[in-house]
Amino acid sequence: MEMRLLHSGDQDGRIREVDFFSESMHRSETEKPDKPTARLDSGFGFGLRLLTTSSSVAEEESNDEKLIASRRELNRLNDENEKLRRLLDQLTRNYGALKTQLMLAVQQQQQQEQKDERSLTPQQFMDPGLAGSLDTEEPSQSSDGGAEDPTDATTTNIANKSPQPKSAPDTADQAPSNAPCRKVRVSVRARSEAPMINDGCQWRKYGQKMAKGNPCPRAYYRCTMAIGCPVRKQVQRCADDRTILVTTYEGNHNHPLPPAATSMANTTTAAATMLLSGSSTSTSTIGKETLIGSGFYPYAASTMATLSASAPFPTVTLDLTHSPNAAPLHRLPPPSIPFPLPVHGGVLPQLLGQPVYIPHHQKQLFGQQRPPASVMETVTAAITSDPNFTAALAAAISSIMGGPVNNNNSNNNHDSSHSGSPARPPAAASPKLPQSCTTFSTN
DNA sequence: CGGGTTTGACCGGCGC
DNA sequence: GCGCCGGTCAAACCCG
Repeated sequence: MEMRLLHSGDQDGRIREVDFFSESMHRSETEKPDKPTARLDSGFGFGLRLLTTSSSVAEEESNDEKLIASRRELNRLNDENEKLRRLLDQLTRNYGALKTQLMLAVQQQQQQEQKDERSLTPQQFMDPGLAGSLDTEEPSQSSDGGAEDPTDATTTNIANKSPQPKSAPDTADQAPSNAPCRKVRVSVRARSEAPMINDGCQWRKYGQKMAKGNPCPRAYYRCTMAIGCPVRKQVQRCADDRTILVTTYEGNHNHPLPPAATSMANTTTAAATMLLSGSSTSTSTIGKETLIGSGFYPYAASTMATLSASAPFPTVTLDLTHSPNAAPLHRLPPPSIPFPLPVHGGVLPQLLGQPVYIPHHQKQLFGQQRPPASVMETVTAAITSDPNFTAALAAAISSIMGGPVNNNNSNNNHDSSHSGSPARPPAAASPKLPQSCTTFSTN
């Protein structure tokens, strides 16, 4: 899968940049005045002599030396280019292996949990719930018993009781004591001035509370993309830095998600899966290499995911406040693909990329309820269309090679989201941000 | 008028 | 048992 990501990238992106770079290096040598070596590439010897008939022998020799040097440099760059290609292939293979392992692990864990749960109670599906995890394409998760994600069950439980809040006991009472330990929340920290990040889903606010220790109120939202969807989220600004918006998701969607939400879901699921399966300590952290290596979210190049078990239930936190916003790359985003939150344009909107405002051709895809196999492809398309992907890829390669990242993608522009990012879309994208996602529907 | 938001009330968990 | 606090409900309100 990653291969496709990277492959897409090298069609018009990175590899070509390297090649272009070598050419430009080449050209830089040839652009010196009085050295008409535009011909040096093809038939340099002859051209050189022709054009230097009036030059001294010393000048000729000097030109030859420079020519040799430039050719050497060209060869070196070509070698480097080849190395990068091989590295890319290696990354792709590693990703494939990782993905396979992850899938197997998830399936095994899932089967084990199903056994455990059946031995406890037939109604008990309690499991870590993630906002739109991998079961996105399985609306009937509660009955199929073969949910793709270990996190499915929680939401099933919530789904069972959510439409009828007063009937909670039929499931809650049967919940074993260990259930809360496997209920997971996914918290996303991102810089945004918008009251709520646009994550591709449709939400309805059902409450607001002042939380202790934070002057900013906490808002409660419920997913309204499908009747009875159990997913809820809390939105609250960070007390320390009010530009940071903390969005906490809980539960699984019982309906297909648009790509925007799916990409996010895959990331959170990946992070949660890794964190939950990895460590028994109270807090664990996975870094960008893990996320990138898994291919779940290349934007995570500057993202840290942490798992905190100090809360009543584990909370996976994706900290996107250090995202490589506005990486100094030369590629410009496709103008036809506006970014979400055009006015506020925080980090996460860029992270979520284009799918939030779905291009017209993709809106049609939405209506067709794309098959599960295409989810990652959708994410892939979103990723590869974003300029930051290249930066993330560079960071990934750099992290593996142990070399420095040369493109400044790690710690810059926390606030560039509202300081005129070049990726800013036309303001006509949507006049009302939180509702913008309602312009498309899977139903 | 329908759908979304606001906001005070209510409920349950938890610590003292 | 009591109070605090987080989460949810639902009536009132707002808006297109």
